[in-house]
Amino acid sequence: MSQHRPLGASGRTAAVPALPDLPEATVARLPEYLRALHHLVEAGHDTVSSEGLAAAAGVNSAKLRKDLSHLGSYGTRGVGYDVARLVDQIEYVLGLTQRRFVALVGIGNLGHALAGYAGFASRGFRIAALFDADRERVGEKINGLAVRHVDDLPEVVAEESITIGVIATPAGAAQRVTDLLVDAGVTSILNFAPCVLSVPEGVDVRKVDLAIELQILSFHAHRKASLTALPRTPGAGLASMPSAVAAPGTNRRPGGRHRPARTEAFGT
Amino acid sequence: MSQHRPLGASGRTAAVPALPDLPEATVARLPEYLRALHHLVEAGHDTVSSEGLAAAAGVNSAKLRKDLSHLGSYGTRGVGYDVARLVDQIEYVLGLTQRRFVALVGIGNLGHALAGYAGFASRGFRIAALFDADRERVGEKINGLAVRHVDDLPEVVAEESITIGVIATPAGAAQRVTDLLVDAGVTSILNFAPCVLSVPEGVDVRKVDLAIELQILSFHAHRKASLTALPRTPGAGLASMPSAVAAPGTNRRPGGRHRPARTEAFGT
DNA sequence: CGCGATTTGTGCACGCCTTCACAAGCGCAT
DNA sequence: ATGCGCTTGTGAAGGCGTGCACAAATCGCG
Repeated sequence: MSQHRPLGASGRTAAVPALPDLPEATVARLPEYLRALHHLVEAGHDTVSSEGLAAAAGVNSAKLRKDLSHLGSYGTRGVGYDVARLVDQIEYVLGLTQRRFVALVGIGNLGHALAGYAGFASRGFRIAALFDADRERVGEKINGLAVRHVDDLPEVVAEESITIGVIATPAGAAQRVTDLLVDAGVTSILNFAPCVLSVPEGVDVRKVDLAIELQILSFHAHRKASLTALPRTPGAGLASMPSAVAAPGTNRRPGGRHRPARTEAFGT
Repeated sequence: MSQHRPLGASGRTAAVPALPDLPEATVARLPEYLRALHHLVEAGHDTVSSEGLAAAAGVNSAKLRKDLSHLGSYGTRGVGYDVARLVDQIEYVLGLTQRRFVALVGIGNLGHALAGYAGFASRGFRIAALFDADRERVGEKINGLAVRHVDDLPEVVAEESITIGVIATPAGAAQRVTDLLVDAGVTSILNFAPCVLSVPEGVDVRKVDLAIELQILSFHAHRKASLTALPRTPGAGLASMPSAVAAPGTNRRPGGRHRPARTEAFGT
């Protein structure tokens, strides 16, 4: 933890200060911390306590401290974390110090929206190419960038140093596009198509399926409904349930993810 | 497991066959199974083995069996699962036997795309109302549905029996919209705005942040790059860090190291 | 200069999830 | 009817992630 790291505000030391391999769960939260930190910067804060940052990011403060400790621990006891330094640190670890170029494939309904989504550019990602298989759409300009035919993908990916592919095609085309991207050297793929992609080892795929999210919500709604519809299970030691019912008006827990609430009414 | 369940092809028995409370991880995978099953139905299969379904859904077969066992176990040893029955079962558990009505708030770039996204309707969700705060947009029709002003939200939500809210507004408006939805009785929210929402207990929030997904990919890309750039680690104080570097080139375990994201086809 | 207030970093225990491995159950051929 | 092969369902073990609780460290103030 005391291993000094040549990062700071000074130089980004282009390569290899030996990235620690963070727990996946931590990696998933770092972007959230980063966003909260940017807010703090704009608000003029220059330090923040783990408690404060955790609240802003919607997580437990102990979890936040542990997460940050994994990447080298830059807090000062009794004071908190230096906001600017922490921003640098997280951005470095996430690889955001270098701009990343993105190819977006499938300029349909969703792809069109993604192409115009400001949230990408504002966080260091540049959409460098748009592709579609429909020659009707080729040539169309979105935000000043022309749609190209997917046949051109291999050469364009190489020319533009593209390292991330975003797939917004119908499911039927997704695997073909994936293979194209992988062959072109892309090793990170964000998949919006509702299907499973097969990729060689070393290629990273993340999936976002809007319908799945709704179905998960549906489950919980269904479950809540069935619970309230049922007056209650007789007997049932509710005492065993810790926070389930909890004081009525007490407080609105912000980040508290739904706890499945463990109603031990197992079977019947 | 033997608790007979009045579902089958016969009736949906409107309410309360005592939903088991599934592990959250299982719930998140059920929609994936469901999609794979629908494919199998179209392909004419009437039974499927856990191995086959697991491959189609991109998961481990043991995991799949355990998942299915949680919801009552409808397989036949030596044969496999009855596809049609399994579809019914999963759809029932997920609450998809009743149509769910969705309100979409924020008809900007992304909202517009979501409003036109066919994937929702095809899985039983009906977008029943569109809202925006910009009076310029009010009245615009998308897929035959007119955009209404967000001030009308409370009454429309009640009229249309809306139970799910989708937030596609800028971050600054998201909390306000959330409060509106919650006050109107919505207990399931899908949030696309890059911010943390505060909701009272009992309300379910899921978040989809496109930029975060890219940042996670960026991390892995960065990490891969730093590993290949460094042939060997310059020993030094890294020993103090527990699992710091872990053999650069010996990474021949497919599933072992960092979790590759949720869906990922074990290539090799 | 020392003390108390504050906040970080982390050891520890617990629970969830995953995976292996295998017994139990089922159908089919003989 | 019987045995064999296939597949499910699950006990058990291990790993990962979470949250508590506290020692260590730092600052500010008297």
